[in-house]
Amino acid sequence: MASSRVTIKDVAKRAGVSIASVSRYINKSFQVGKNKRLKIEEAIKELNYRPSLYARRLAGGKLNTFGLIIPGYEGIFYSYYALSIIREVASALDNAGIDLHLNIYRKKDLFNPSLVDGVIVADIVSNQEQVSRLIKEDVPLVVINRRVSDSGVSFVAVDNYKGAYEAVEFLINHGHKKIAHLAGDLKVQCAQDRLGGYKDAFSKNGLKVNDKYVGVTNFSRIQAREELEKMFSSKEPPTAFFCCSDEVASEVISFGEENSIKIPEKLSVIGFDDNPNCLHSGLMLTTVRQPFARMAQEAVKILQEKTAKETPPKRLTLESKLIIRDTVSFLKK
Amino acid sequence: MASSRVTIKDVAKRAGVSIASVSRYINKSFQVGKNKRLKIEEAIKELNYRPSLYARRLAGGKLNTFGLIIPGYEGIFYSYYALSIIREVASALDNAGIDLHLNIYRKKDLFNPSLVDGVIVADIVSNQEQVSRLIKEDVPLVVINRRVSDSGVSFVAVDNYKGAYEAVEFLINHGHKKIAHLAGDLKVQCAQDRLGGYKDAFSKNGLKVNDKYVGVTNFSRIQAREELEKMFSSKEPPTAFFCCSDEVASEVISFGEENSIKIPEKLSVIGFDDNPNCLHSGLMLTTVRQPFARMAQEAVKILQEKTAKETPPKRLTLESKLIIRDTVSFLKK
DNA sequence: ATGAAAGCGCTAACAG
DNA sequence: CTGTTAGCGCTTTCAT
Repeated sequence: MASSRVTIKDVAKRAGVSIASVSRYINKSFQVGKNKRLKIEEAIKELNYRPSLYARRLAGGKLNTFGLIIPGYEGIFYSYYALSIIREVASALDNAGIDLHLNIYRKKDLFNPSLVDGVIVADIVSNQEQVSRLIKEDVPLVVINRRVSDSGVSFVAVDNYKGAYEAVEFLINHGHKKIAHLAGDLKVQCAQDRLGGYKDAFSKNGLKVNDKYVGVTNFSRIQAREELEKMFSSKEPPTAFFCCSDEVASEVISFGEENSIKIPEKLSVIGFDDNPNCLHSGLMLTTVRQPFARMAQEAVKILQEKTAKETPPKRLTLESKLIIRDTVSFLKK
Repeated sequence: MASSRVTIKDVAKRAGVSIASVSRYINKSFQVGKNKRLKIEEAIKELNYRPSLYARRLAGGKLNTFGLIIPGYEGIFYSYYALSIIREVASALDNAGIDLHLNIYRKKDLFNPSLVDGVIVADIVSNQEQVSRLIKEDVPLVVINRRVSDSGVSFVAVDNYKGAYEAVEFLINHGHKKIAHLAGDLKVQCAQDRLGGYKDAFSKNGLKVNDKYVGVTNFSRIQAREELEKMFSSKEPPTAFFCCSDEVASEVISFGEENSIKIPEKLSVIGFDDNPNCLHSGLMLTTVRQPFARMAQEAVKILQEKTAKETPPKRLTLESKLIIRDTVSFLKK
């Protein structure tokens, strides 16, 4: 019995009611008389009926599915950040009883939103095109981890600026002056913000930023290594590093180990993410933790409201948290 | 201009043709005369038209979306195996220009397949209920990594038995006799198969299986540790380990390091998966590599055929490959 | 509380 | 090659 063929009509016939009643029962069961209700329930069970969601949607109903759009750059499935977003959004949706349509796009064709009720866009690298198109099409939309300039768009972001500021100030308070920053890809807003926080922590503490201490990476170890070698071949190598990710921080630690630079005695390190994969090495990394789970939950909540009824845009910035562990020490003169 | 409201009608009007022609153009553009074609193209671009996929589906068309169903057990997003499946299926679908509806279910409600053209089910833990229901509903279906007994169901699996057999025989050929196996959760077929391969490698080489050398885990480090401690507190600890995953193998290596058991001199280790995350420690792990990418590609291909037309079930078993690196040595008497 | 009926946007005959 | 038209399965008025 191919019950995919079972329609609301079959249920109605079996239950001896009209299809309208069945529809009502499914969507808000209390509006149907009790005896009919029981009959409908029975019919549904016996026939193994499941509503056709696309038919429902066509008739104005909901698909109960949200899209998550993530730019599909190389290595995305090895990126702790991207995986965290996917994981937490999937989990938040699961709790809300909503399905996930995952769009990891590499192709140029933009995501067709007709299969979802709303869309969450993660800013990993810039994806302005997708966002503009979705706005134009009036698709309920929330952007994650990017403060969108268009004030009509909702977002949930992390205060990367402040997170960076606090981390660097923490290093300054430990007596460090030669603090390097291994930044992430500056096309990404969070990388810019962290760089901003780094710079401001300097100036607000009466220090000057030295461009030689700023290296730009794509959040990966390989480029971090290049920058490290540059910095440590200079006359005055840094005594501390603030890194754009825990992975990059791991690379700093590896570099230190290979070159017999004791951490934290000779070199302090702070990462970003609180990535459990980077905890292994025995050294517990001091790092800035991002509230991925809450970010996802808030995004889902906002999107639910948006899909329920017209809602003014919500723009949320969450706090990160400095997790103090073992890789920062006072600078010894 | 909320172009989500733009329908095929609008395009037809703008282009001065019938909606049927527009539909034809979209689905098989060559069946439309050239001047009309150009007009339609123009209209589509100007109006920013995108077809409504659910309406298309209702009318008998395709959604161009496949579902991937994965049981949502705790820690799934930290499982290399699960992530590999997701990654490779996502990638194969991307190449095929098909969208991914990811269903990681924890709730009891079964996945409603009406939003997809076909479904890939990954066997991580047993999920017979989902599969039976989908079969009953006649949903195009491919199971990944499990040889389904129902001969009407297509699957793409890995020859776990053989992979295990070869690994253990490799150890035997290196003079090992006290070979332990840290098995995975035996509810999962691949764990059973690997255990089978382990046992048969013994008997076919004239050796006897000693149950004390078989420990069952849930593929995780914690349970591996327990089994390790048991085995190494016995009179005759193993000289070699064949593990159900690289993670478990990593735990064996950690255990060795902590207890000053040199690897591979005093203890040989083989893992399963070829998980790059387990390569760090300086020691290059000898392991059995699974063809995840090919598995996903084949699954997608089969499903595409199935959704195109009625197709006899395809049942594919792919070979794994022993990757010989540094963690196995000849047993010294 | 309930049923009849009008679409939702599209595809696939069918007729020309 | 092209247009007309009948549904696909469901939700939602509108009557009753």
